[in-house]
Parts: sequence; structure tokens; C-alpha cells
Amino acid sequence: MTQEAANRTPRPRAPAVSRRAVLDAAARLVEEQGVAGLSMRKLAAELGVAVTSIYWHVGNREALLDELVQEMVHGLDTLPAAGADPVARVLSLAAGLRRVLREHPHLIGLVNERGLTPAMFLPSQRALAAEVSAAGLTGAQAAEAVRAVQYHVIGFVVVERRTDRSPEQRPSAEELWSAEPGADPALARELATPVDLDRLFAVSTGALVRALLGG
Amino acid sequence: MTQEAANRTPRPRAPAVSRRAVLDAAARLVEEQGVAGLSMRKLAAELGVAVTSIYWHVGNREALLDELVQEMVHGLDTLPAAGADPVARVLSLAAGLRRVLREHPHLIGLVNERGLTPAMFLPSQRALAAEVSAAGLTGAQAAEAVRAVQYHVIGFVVVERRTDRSPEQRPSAEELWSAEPGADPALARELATPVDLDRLFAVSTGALVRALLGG
DNA sequence: AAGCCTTCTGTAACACTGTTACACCAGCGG
DNA sequence: CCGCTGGTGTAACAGTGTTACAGAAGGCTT
Repeated sequence: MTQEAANRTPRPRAPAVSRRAVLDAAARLVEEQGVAGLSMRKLAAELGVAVTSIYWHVGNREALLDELVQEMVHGLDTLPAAGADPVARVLSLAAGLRRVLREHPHLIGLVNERGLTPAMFLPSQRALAAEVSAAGLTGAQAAEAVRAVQYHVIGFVVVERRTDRSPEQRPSAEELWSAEPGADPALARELATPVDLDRLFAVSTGALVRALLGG
Repeated sequence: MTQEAANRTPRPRAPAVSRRAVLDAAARLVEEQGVAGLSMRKLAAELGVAVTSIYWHVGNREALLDELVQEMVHGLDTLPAAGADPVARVLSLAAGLRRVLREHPHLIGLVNERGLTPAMFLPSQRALAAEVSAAGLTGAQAAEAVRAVQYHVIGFVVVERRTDRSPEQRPSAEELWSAEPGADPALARELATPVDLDRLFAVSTGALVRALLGG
């Protein structure tokens, strides 16, 4: 009986912090310093309060993160699908999904650790399902197409996010490929170039969707 | 001067632990309990030695993990490509890459945090490049195909690994889709079914590769 | 043989983490 | 006035990575 009790009575004495304030401060900390940067003591200090107050309001760290994730997931809007044909519409959904995921870098990991992945991706899954149906696919084949696109996008974002975060890759792909030309020098030269993630996403997702939808 | 000095002289007094023993014990701990389960004190206790000895031999935790990852990466064999046509050969490479990644669950995260991704994936990238060239692609288009396949496979494995690890998903996809049939009941029924990851991988990768290679 | 120098180990501490047992204070209802 | 409930604070426990420092033991030079 922590938060429920607090909400029932209109507080006897003005509390130093509210559950809302704790959640907001925690969200800010996570956004600034990542999940590892969220410590109960830092949070308490930030709010000018003792640690035990935090615990009283939110239970413990795990519950706090649970709540944060719940709120973030509910804050995600349903994506609009734009375009004339189903392929274009699915691609716009994929691009939108990628954009949303990139805007919430810490979210994917948190969501999966908490077993909320299906809930989080249900809106996009529903939107994808509608477009896949419109493209003429049904049953198992349609389900596979939906999931294939989802896995592809989520996986891509996870990988590209890591590419972003990582500092200078020590033996960089550039050096490695410059050292070993291989059969096709033009290919080696290209692979020695930094990745254009936007383009790579467009190309790979386009290829996948067209193949799946038979466009 | 920790490890280098130790290797120069044939040890004056028989040391209680060797750098090798530390690395092996650490690898075992990581394999059993994950990266978070590797603590310097646990490691020392396991070896019947004080913590400072660990630090003397490997520097610190970060350097220890660095070394572990280096060894694991070097232990990865080059994948063989099997099949008649380029599409089949690329697919066999993709399947092999997935298999290897699944066998080392902790590796991907560690590698990326340490900026070793290009070094780790160079062998598979080279193999993919050869097959893509054999399929007739050149230059930028070939490079995009190589990278698209790589991102797809790595992303898929990351996502499916999380699916595995996560405990019971709280509002499971099954419940969610049973509650909301949508337009195509057969599709909803399929999406309410647990994912067959092997099949999904085969379907999505097959579609992607065929589209990229024009097969 | 004496002394030093390098290698390696141990003790004990610092600062940090999540968490909790416990005391306390203030306002409300009886 | 008394006690109950809501909310806060102090201080501790166990755990983490890391390090300053004290040693011990063998090889080297003098």
C-alpha cells in the first residue's frame, strides 16, 4: 500500500515529493544518462529528499522502471500509413516505426526485459496486418510477412543504435577493407566507406517488403 | 606493466594464479551467469585468491572483458558457404552466422560495446562479398547487399535472443490478438500463435536475399 | 653473504549501488 | 488526549569496482 493509499486521501500534510515528481525526475535521469545512470540516491538528491521517500512512493527500482516503461509505451502514438500501394504504405510504417524507436533509445531494452514487447508493438503490428491484408496476403503467409517486417525493423534499429553509441571502432571497417581488397576492388572500396544508415535501411527494407508482398 | 612483464620472466615464485586461469574462470562465469554475473570478488573467491591478484593480472574489469571478447572473436571460425546458386550460398552463410551468434549469446553486446563489430564480422562480410560478387553485383549495390544481409541477420538474432530470454510476456501476443480479431480472422489467429523463429528467419532472409540478388 | 629489485599476494579501505529496519513528526478521527 | 495513518529521515547491511599500501619470495648484483 504505497501509491494507492496516497491517492485515496487528499494528503494530511503537504508531502515533500509526489509519486508524479519521482516518475518525472526518473524519466529525465534515464533520458539523460541512460538506465545505468538512474540511481535511487541520485534521484533522491535531485528531489531534495531522503532515499526512503522514493521507496515509499514507487516501491523499488524495478517497479519504478516498470512504471516508466508503461508510461512511455502508452505515449507512443499509432503510426499513420502513407502511400498509394500497399508496398509504399508498409514502407512508410516501417520508416515510422524506425523513427519512433530511434527517438526512444533506451526503450527497446527496457521493454523487452519487462516482457512488454507484444504490448508495445501491437499498434504497429495491427497497422502492418491491415496493409498486408490489403496487399492480398492471408493467413499464415500474412502473419509471416508482418512479423518479418517487424523483426527486420526492430533488429535494424537495435544494431544501428549500437553502431551510433560505440566509440571509434578500433580496427575500423575502413582499415580492414583497405588492407584486403579481395576480388572486386570497387566492392572493397565501398565496404571501406562508412555506412549510410538511412540508405541502407531504405534499400534493405524495400527489398524485403517487395519480396514479401510480391510487389 | 602487468601481463607483459609476467610473460617475459619465467616466474620467480610459482604464482597462485596465472593470467590464463583468470581468463578461463572469467569466461566460465560469464557463460554461466552472464556479464552481470561476473564480479571481481566472485572471480577471486573462485580462484581462492585475493581480489588484488585479479587486478594485477588483468588490470581491471573492463580490460578483462576486452580480453575475453578478443579471444572469443578470434575463436570464431570462418563460415563455409554451401549450395549451388549464389542465393543458396548466401542463405547458408546467413544461417551459419545466425547459428554462431546464437551459440555465443553474450558476445554481440560485448563486442559492440567494445567497438569490435567490424573485426568480428569481417570474415562473414568477406564471405558474403564473394557470393554477392558471384551473383553479378558490383560496387555500391554489392556493398549494400552485403550490409543489408548482415544487419538483417544480426538484428534478427538480437531480437530473437531477447524473445527467448524474456519471461512470460505479460499481456501475451496471444491474448492481445484473441481479443481483437480485426479484418482477417485467419491472420489474427496466426498472429495469436507463438512465433516459429526458425521458419520466420528462413522466410524473411530468403525474401531479402532473393530480392537483393535478383534471384 | 648482503642488499636490492621485480613479481605477486594480501589487508583494508573508499565510494558507490539497492534495500530496509526503525524512529520520528504531523495531521486527522475518536 | 490518544492513537492511527501518511510520509519522511537516520543509519545500517550487503554488495559492487578499485586502489594505497604492506608484505613475502625468488633472482640479480655487489
